[in-house]
Amino acid sequence: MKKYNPKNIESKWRKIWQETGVYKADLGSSKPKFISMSMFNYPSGAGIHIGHAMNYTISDVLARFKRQAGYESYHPVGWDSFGLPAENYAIKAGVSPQESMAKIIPNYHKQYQAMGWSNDWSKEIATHTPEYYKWTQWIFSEMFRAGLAYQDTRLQWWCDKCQTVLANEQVIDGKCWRHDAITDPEVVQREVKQWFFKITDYADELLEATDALDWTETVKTAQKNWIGKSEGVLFTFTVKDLGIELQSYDSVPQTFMAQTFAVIAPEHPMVRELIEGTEHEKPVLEMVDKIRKRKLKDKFDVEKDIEGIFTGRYLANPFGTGDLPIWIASFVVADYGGGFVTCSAHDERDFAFAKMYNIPLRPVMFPADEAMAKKVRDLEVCYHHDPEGVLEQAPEGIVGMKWGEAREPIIKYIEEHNMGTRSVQYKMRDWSVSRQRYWGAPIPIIYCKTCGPQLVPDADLPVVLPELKDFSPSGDGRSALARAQDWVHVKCPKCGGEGERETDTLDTYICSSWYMLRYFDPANSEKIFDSSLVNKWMPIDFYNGADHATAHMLYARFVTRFFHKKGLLETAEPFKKFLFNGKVTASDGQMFSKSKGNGVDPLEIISQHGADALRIYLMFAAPLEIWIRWDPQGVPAALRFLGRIWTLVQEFLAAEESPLSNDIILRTTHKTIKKVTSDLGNLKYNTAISSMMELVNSLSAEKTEHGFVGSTSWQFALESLVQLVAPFAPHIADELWQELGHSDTVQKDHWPAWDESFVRDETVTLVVQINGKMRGKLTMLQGATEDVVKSAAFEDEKIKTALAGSEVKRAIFVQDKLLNLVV
RNA sequence: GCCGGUGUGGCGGAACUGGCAGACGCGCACGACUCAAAAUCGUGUAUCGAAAGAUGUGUGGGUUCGACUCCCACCACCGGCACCA
Repeated sequence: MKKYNPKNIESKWRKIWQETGVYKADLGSSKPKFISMSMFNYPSGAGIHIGHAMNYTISDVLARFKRQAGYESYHPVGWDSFGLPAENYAIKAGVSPQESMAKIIPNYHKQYQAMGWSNDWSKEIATHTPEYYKWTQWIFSEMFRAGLAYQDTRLQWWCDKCQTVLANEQVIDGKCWRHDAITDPEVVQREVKQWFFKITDYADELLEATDALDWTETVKTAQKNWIGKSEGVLFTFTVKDLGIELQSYDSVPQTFMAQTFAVIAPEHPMVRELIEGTEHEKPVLEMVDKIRKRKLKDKFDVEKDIEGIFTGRYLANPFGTGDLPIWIASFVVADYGGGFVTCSAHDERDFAFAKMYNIPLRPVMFPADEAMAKKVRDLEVCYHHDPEGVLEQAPEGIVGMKWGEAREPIIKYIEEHNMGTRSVQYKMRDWSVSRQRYWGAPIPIIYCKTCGPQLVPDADLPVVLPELKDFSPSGDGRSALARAQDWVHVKCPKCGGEGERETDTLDTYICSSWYMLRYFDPANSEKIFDSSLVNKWMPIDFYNGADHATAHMLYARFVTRFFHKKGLLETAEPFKKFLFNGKVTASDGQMFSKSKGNGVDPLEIISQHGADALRIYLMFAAPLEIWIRWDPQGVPAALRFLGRIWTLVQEFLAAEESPLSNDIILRTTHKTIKKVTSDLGNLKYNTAISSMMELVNSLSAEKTEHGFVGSTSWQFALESLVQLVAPFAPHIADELWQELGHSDTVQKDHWPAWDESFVRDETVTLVVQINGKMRGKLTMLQGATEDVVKSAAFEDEKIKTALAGSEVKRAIFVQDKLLNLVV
């Protein structure tokens, strides 16, 4: 008997697949299309890790399943090759990023192939190639032309180690997402002139469309929170003696008559005007400086760092409740709701601030509980956001209403009396897209002293990233490109005068916001893609990853919507189904890391047990959305399972012909086909595998008991098993498929069909309960009526003794399932 | 704090629209093969109990003939957001 040797088999089939091009997708095929992909990879010197093995196997299994089931299945591959990891690696290795990429990527090719992933290598893309980033730049130009790209000086998070600004979502717990070790510095804020994409223009429609998405629920909620839509009222106030108008936003307008003071952000541009020439000017400016300095240094702590100062100015209060003193306050968010807020006793922060500086408060809403109400009245506690709270001070007709029901009437009142207007605010900010780094797509802008910033004409794209010797940041906050004087100095495309190129490069999130579209037309040099081709293949049927729930996924949706509006795409949403899958941690639950030295190298596992076993283990360990802990016993166990299939096939092939048919194994096989097919469709890989294990168990038992009775039945059972296991363990599948007498590959158009008549059993096991407790089982013909089952139950010895002569008052009967006797 | 999710044997996890809790795998125990071991194969394995039986899906209540599943309250853990008025 031939021994199962994964190593030989796997390398043999890898070669054959490569030579025959089975995984090459024909984008013009008339078959139904299916595209399954995982978030593409950052190539770094480290190669693939177990997390990659997890992610890409998930989409590979689905791609393979669909390919076998008759779809034109496309499992694309590409590289997110711009960005800091690559640049840092290049700096460390002492070669240019271009050169190191040329070395690293082919390495990944081997590793991807070793995993047995069915990628279509003929359509491979990499974001750092001029052929690709030409279109990344073009997207910037299109955004610019559409008025969605603009420049602004803002306080930005800055990472000293990266020497670049970071987007909000790249700051995690006060540290850079790339440098979050204990020894790494916290990010600081800096004033930087930046390019932004106006994603906030799309906030509402992105939010609206979220609910309908077939995505992992946590990601949908994360996106909704990120967008952070809030509805309320925008009040307009006038500053006394100055006549300046200021607007403040309130999402809880019910308690507007409780307002007793106002706070303004230290960063607010109006601060200077408020205090100019007054006695308050000096102390206020000192406070502003103090607060801003602290914000630059540390992450702001709301609890500890509340402070402020009176500006000397008042708002003329239009509600008839008195003027409101304006204070500078550290806790006001500068870029939300205008950075100016009116405050009341019913907000915790306002309350704390007022207590600290002895600012008068006036509660207007009270709980039903008398003791509590007194505490609120005496300003001992801050009472807020309780729908049951009763308003004591409110416009006529609303007094006495509960906070929970007063909202609409109050807003109407406010609008009718021209005190304010309905308004919607979002937490989401515009997307900061410029980075002061070398290794990215240059922003296609030329600054001209006379014409201002000008787009590089489309005909001149791509703006090729010049090859440099020293590509570390210039040190003055600009990228290394600032040193490339020949490259920087160009003519203005409009007037032909002296011009200078933008030295910032584009955030790599732009590269990754549209790459899925390029997969369908990777070589197009005329257009970003051919719409007719892309429309046939979009949206992406399946997408998965274990990171980037907000940023990347939101940006990809934004850019897709932008293209949709431009008429380039029929679909407005890029990803039809998105699975936010779990990660793999060490057996002790700790994250794998190089410094801990607890890593598991997929390539090492492969050389020991084979890729098929690794794939089976990863897909079997738990449901895909759950984090798994690496189990050293897991891969050997998977290998054992594959070995049992191998042995069954070898023994069957060596056995003598038997003309009979074998109903038992046919039934089990058909049931398994049905179960695995539906589990794969529902992404329940772990139960799909367990039902194949059950099939193997019962086939083995049948073999031990009766031998290989019924050759055609056995042939069918084993062929089906091989087809079912193929998405998970493609190498052994093709090998056994061939041994079972086929000359083609199992990978394409070979998915077994089940026959429903074999799935349905003639007899069923009915459960007999007494008062809901299981007391016996009956084997009955399918469809037996209540009367038949009842009389059989009363004949049953166990039931008889359990009943012990007591009277049956009621019987509940569920066809083919159970009989419950109530006594 | 807010939002979302999850709690089932020694462990990872099964259980369709409420109907045999613990599939499948790991581990463990015993057995077969072997001089022996590994590998492989077989049997057993929720808890208490000698057994009949009883108890069991985070905790406490509820609905129901019947609850891991539905409802209410609470606890624990995980993830996201967190000065957003």
